[in-house]
Amino acid sequence: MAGRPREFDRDEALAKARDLFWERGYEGVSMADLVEAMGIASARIYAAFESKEALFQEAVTLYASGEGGFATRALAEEPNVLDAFKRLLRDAVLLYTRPNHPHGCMIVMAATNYTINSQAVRTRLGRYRRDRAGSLHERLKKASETGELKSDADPCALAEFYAAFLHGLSVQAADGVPREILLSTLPHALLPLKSAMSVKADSL
Amino acid sequence: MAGRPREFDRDEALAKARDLFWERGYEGVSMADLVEAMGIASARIYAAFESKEALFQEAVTLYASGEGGFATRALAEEPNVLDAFKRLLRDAVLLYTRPNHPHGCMIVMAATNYTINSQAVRTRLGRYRRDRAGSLHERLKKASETGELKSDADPCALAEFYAAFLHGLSVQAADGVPREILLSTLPHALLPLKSAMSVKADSL
DNA sequence: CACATTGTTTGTTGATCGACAAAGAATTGA
DNA sequence: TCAATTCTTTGTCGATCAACAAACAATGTG
Repeated sequence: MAGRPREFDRDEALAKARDLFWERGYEGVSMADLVEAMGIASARIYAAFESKEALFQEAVTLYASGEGGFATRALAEEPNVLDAFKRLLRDAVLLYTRPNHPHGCMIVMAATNYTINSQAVRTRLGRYRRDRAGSLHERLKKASETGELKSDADPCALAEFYAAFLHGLSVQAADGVPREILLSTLPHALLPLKSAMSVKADSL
Repeated sequence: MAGRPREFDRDEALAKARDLFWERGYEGVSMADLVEAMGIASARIYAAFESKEALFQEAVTLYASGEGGFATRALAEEPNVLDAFKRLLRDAVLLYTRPNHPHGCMIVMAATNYTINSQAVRTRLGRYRRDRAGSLHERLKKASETGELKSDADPCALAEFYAAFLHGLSVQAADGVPREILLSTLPHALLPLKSAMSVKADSL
């Protein structure tokens, strides 16, 4: 085994690629852009990451398990539904408007345009988004079963409402809407959940 | 003057270009794709539309003054704020999930990815989106002044909430969320406006 | 008719795309 | 020391990108 040791930091290079993809999307970033941003020749990128698409996939995974995991974390860690959604939405706004970082959500923004070659990428990101909607749905179904929600509440409609709003926040942030303004929309966004909650849980 | 008459229908060709851009975005459509979809050679496209970017711009204008103008129409034609927003959201869902058409909003989806060459396109679409948020804001400010809204309501936050939700609907629709499910989210989405309305206007 | 004007056809341009081949350099194990 | 292995350097590949040039065809006007 052995062989010549790699001269660059793979994780560091991957993070740079993630930031570039985050900012400009999959097709918006060329290999030449990656060469410049990562600071290594294209043949080295191919040796370390196999292809542009595989590199993008790794970058998305890095994002999803890091910054992008705020939703999963909020849903898993907050016992109260309302607290979970409050935190989730707030964290979303903070992430999407973080200074000195690309605005918006990488998974929402990185592949809406798509040529024939990037259909696979687009499809995969769509699955990520549907998964997120699915985890919102799961949490709300659980809330319905445990009595946190009123018996006539519709977890599916609520989940899709929040998924839509969350994805819309990303578009707004990418368009430069300031953090404070997006934060000011959150009390409105929480109304549907609040009004679907049973009085008992609400008064806890 | 005079000269040889054009053999193809310009409006028809433009509509086909719009549909293709709507489905795959600006960068997702190549001149070769346009040649195939419009059924005319590239030199004829350049003669009639000047450039790919100018063609795209015309396609967006066509969209905005046609299908995409639902928001403007609803806000202008419905005297009651609540009716206006009800109709606006409903029309959005219907348009974004229209069978045998590209799903989602052309202006939201057509340029989130962007290379260095398409920055101008992206910027222009961003302006369109901000204009839409602006017209929501205008209508809500008017509602605030005429007493339709409670005196402590915040038109800006409300407008940004609805802009975000609207843009999120587009992402959901593009991901294939069915029409009926998106429609089922609308009662939830209307809650913030309803609760910001003064009781007097609410009971009309 | 001749001429100006405009549309169409055909073929091609230079740039850029993602991807790799070949050769040299640095490491470990035998 | 010398293979075996892995990374780095350099150069380039064919495909595709948007865009156009030149020659030809069809119309209206004088």
